[in-house]
Amino acid sequence: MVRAAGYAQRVRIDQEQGCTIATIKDVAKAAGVSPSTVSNLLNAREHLMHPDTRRRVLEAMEALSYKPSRIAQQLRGAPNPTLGLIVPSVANPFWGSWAAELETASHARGRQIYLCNSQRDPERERTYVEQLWADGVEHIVLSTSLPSLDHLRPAMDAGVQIIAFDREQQETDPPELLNVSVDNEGGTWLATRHLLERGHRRIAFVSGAIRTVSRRRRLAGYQRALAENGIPLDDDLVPASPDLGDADSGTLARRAVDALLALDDPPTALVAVNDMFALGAGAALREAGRPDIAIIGFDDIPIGSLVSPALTTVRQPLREMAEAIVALATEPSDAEQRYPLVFPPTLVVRASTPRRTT
Amino acid sequence: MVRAAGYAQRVRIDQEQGCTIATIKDVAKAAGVSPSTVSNLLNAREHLMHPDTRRRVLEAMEALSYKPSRIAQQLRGAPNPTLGLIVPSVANPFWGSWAAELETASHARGRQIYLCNSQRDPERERTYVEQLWADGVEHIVLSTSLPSLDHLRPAMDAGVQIIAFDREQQETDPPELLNVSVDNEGGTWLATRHLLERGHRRIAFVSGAIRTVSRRRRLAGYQRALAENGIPLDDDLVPASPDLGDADSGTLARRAVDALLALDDPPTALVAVNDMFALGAGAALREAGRPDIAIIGFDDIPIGSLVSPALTTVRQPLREMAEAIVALATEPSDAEQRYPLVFPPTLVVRASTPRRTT
DNA sequence: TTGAAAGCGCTAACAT
DNA sequence: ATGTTAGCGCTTTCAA
Repeated sequence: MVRAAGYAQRVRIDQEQGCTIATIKDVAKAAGVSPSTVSNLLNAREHLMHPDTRRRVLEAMEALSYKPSRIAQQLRGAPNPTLGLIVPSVANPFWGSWAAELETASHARGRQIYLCNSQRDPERERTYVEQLWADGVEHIVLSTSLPSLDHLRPAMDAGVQIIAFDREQQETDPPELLNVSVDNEGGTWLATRHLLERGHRRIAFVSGAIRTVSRRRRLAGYQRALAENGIPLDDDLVPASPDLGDADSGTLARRAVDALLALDDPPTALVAVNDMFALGAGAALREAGRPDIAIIGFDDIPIGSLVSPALTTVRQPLREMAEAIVALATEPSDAEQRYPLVFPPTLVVRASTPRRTT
Repeated sequence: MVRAAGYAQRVRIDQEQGCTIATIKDVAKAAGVSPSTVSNLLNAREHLMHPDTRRRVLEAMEALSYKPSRIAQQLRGAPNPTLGLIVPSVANPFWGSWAAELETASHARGRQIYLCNSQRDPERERTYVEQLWADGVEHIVLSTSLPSLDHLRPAMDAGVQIIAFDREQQETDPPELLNVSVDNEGGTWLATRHLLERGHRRIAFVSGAIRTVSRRRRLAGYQRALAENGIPLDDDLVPASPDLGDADSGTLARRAVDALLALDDPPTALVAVNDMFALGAGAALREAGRPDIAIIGFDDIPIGSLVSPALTTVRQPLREMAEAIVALATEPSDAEQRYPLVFPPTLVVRASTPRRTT
C-alpha cells in the first residue's frame, strides 16, 4: 500500500510512479520482511538482524526513496529536534545577526532553527509559541523583553522549554524559565562613562518607547553613570517616544532629535538605546546641521563599522550567548554550570564619539 | 486517560494536575460523550448536535484547557497552515526586510511563517526543505538563486509547493515550480543608465561571487546599458570576488575597491550588486580617500536612507511581491492570473550618485 | 443525535 | 532473528 503524496489535497497522480510516498509497510513488503524489522533498522537496533535482511531492507528503502514520516514518529513521542527562535523584528539587523549567530551555533550541534517574527506583538508571540509547540518543538528561544510571560503558561506547562533572551530574570518568573541576556545596565553605563570621559556633560538618552525590561535597564545604566559622576538627571534629556516598531527607527529618532535640539541647552552627546536608533539619530543630526554631536549605540551591528562616521557602540557577545543557549537546550544540567546567564558587554570605540569641543 | 506532558522525556509530574495534556478522550469522558462527538464539534459539524451536548463538551474543553494535537491531525492528513520561508542570509538586512514583508502579507491571511536561514548552502537548503516537509508544511518560499533545483525533487514530488523568489524562471525548471522575482536585469540597467546620465563613463560593477541567477542577471543589465550607450565592456571594471557569505560584504567590497583603485584608469562610479555591498564599497572608498566616486546600490534597504551620503539605489517592490506570493500559495489558480511573476524595479535617487566632476 | 470501529505511519513490548 | 500486536490522538464513515 502506498501513501498518497503529501496530503490528500495535493495528490498528484500524473506520473507512473514518482508521485507517491512509500511507507514503512511498502518497504517491508518490497524487502519481504515485517514492518517491525524495518523499524528496527531505522532505530539503531540492527545488531539483532541478519546481514542479508539488513541489506535487502536497505535496498528496498533506496529503491522506494523511503523517508520515515516524522509526523507519525512524533505522534509516538519522538521529539522534534528543531529549535524555535522568536525575535521581535527580523527587519532590524541586530535581530538578523542574532538569528544567524544562533543558527551557526545550533547547526554545529546538528539542530536546525525555525525563526519566527513577532513584531513585538504579545499575541503573535503566543501564537508562534503554540504553533511551534503544536509541531512538537521542545525548545524555544524567545527574544522578548516583556515583563510578564503569563501568556506562555500553557506551553510551558506542557513541557516546552522556554529560554528567554534579552530579558534579565524577573522576580515573578517561573522557576523553569531560563533567561540569557547581556548586562544591559552595564552596557549603557559603559557607554555613558565613555562620553563623560570624552568631556561631555549634557548627555541625552534616545530610545523608542521604553516598555521592555531590557530598555528599562539600559536607561538605568545611563542614569547610574550620570549619578555616579555628580550630574543631575534632566528629564528633558530623555525625550518620550510613541510606541512604534523598529522599522521606524528613522522617524522615531528624528522626532527625539528635534525635541532635543529645541532645548535651550541642547545635549552635546547622545546615548542611543540601540544601533538602529543611533543611525537614525545620526541622520537627523546631520540634517539639522549638528553633525558635531556625539552618538554612541548599543548592539554592534555589522553595518555600524561601514557607515561614516563609524559608529561607537557597545558590543553584545552574540557568539558566546548563542553557544550558551544551544548548550542549555541540548544539555541543560551541564550547561547551567558552565555558562553565566548574564553576559558582559564591551565598548567598541569608533569615530562617532569625538571629544567635546564646545 | 491523560496524555503525558509534551513527550515522554519531558514529563513533569510535580504538580497535582497542571502538567498534563488533555486528549480528546479526556474531554469526551468529562462531558459524558464519545470522542467522535467531540471531534464533530471540533470540525464544524455542530449542526447535528444537541445544544446541551454542545455546551457540555465546550465546558469540558474549557475545564481541561484542551487543545487538539496537530500532530495527530496531520497524521490524518490535515495540512500545516504555516508557510516556510528560506532565505540565504538573515544577517543581511535585505533578507530581514523581505522576511518581515512576507510575514505581514501572510499574517493578513492568517498564516504564520517559519523562517529558515540557509547561508547559501544548498545542503542546508535541502535539509530545511525536508524539515518543513516533515512538519507537514505545504508551501515553501525558497529565496535561492541557484540555477538547478534538483536537490528539491523529492519534496516537490511529494507535493510540497515550492515558490522560488529572486530567481527568474530557467529553461530546465519543472513545470510545477513558480518563480517570483524582481526584474534584476532591468534594475541594474536603470542603475547604470542613471550613472551615465550623470556624466559617468568609467563605471565598474562590484559584487561578491557571481554564481546565482539573479547576480548574473544584474551583471547583464549593467553590461546592456553600457553596450547601448556605445561604451566598450572592460573586464577590469568587474573585479572577481572570492566566494564568501554576506556577513563579509565589508571585506569583499574593500577588496574589490582596492583592485579598482589600483587601475591606471579607475572608475568614477560603481554599480553595486546590492545595498550591503554598496555600503561596504562606500566605506572602502572613504578610507581610500576617494569619497567622490559615485555608488548606486540595489534592493533599497531601510538603512540606505539613514547613512551619509544617503544611498541611491534600485528599489525592489517587496510588498507587492510578498502579496503575490502569499496569494499564489493561498489561491493558486486565481493568483496566477492576477499577478506578474517578474516585478518592475524603480530607481531611488539619493545623494551617493553625484554628477561626474572630473 | 450519538457512538463504535477502523485506520493514518510508526514504534516497542512481547512472542515466536 | 523476525513477526504479531497494541496503541500514540485524531477523523470519518457507517450503524444505531
